[in-house]
Amino acid sequence: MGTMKCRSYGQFCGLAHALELVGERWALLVVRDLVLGPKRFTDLRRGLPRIPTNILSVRLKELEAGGVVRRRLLARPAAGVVYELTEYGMELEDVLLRLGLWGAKSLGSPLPVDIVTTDSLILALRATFRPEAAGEVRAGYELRLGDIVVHARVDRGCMDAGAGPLTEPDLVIETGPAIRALLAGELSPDEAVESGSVRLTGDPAHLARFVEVFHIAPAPACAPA
Amino acid sequence: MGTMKCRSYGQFCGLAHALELVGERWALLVVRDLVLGPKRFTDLRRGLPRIPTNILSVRLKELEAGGVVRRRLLARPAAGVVYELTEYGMELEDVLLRLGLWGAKSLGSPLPVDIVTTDSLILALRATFRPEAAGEVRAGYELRLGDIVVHARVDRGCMDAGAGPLTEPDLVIETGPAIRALLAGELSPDEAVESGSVRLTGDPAHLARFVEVFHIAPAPACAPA
DNA sequence: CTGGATCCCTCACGATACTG
DNA sequence: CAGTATCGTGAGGGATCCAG
Repeated sequence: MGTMKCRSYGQFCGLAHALELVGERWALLVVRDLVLGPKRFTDLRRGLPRIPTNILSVRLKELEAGGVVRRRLLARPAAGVVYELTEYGMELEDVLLRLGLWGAKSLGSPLPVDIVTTDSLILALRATFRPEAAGEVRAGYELRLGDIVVHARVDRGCMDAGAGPLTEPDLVIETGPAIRALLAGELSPDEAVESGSVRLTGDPAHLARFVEVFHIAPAPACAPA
Repeated sequence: MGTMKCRSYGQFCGLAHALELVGERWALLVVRDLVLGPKRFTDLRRGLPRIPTNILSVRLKELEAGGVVRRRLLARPAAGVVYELTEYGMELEDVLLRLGLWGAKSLGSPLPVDIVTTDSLILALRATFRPEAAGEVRAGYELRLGDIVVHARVDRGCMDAGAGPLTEPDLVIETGPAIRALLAGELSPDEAVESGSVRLTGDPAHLARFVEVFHIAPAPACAPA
């Protein structure tokens, strides 16, 4: 008798429906990792180490049923299965980046358990990129956090971020969680370099431009825990 | 022993953190209702009839701890408590509207249990409004769904939506769930009126402009359940 | 009446182990 | 490699109760 039919929010509302599609725990993080391209089950696991495999399995089915994700069988060689976003799912990218940017404003220090993944870092570069601040900038940056290496090529208002190193980067930025404070303007480039929380290879002047182009606006005077 | 520390996603990532702040079940719907202004506990219950009161209580505490919501004591008269978004919480409006618009694209027919609330309808008007399509339009619309009555005043690129009727509206639109198909272009204004799923008071020509100005882009060829 | 707190039940989540 | 099976726990859900 507690057996109410379903887990619907009971509202005829776009937002409520969106949350039924991608609002379950882990769902949006799965979408996040698929924004950068099709992935295998195991790749998804690698990007989300704390997701139980059964939950990943269920989420993928739900997302597929919701028209957000498509399951595709790979042809030989390298046979297998990949999951990819549908066109409809792709349309979440913008929302996802904005939500991530919003969350980044109040992101504190990472717990020891927290990891950074290549995908999340690439998405962070996309989310923080400000075309209007990239006026005449043309530069290639290589970013290293722990053993994660990604790169960003800025060409005026266009930016392209990807995994791996860059040949002939203008600047190599080797850092850690301090990257967030740096992008948020809570840590000046000079301070960052002096304190050793950021190490550079290349002209340090590029770093000033980097933090202009990739930016996290400060959160408006709220002190979360 | 099963007592793993917390419900963290274990990622140092803006999106993961955002989901820890507002990703729990019901949380974003609570934020939705607060976007339109401070509300009492009971007002929130009315807007979210299916939320258990203990969950609402917990969510409000969590949102408060996360710096998204602020609890404020009302002065006399009408003493009591209201919950309101912080500045940081307000910044979610844009994401919320976009996510709602995305969800609206694949919104099917309402289940018998589904309700529409005044707030969600006002937010839907905000989300679907296209300033660029409102070029020279100046009009006042009154929208009635069941016993819900809201209005929208369009003045060139500006729009203001609110609860209740309008004095001297250019058009009164009385309808039901068909409003979604109408805004999505799946139902033409003429069809809607002919089939009786929409009733008008005022010049029917206004309806054509209405569906231009308030619009849900079609979902890209995906057939969800 | 508002503004919750409390109880209890159930199911979804999460950890682990196991299979095609 | 790509998931399914199993099973314990705790969050969600519904009803009721209580204080101001």
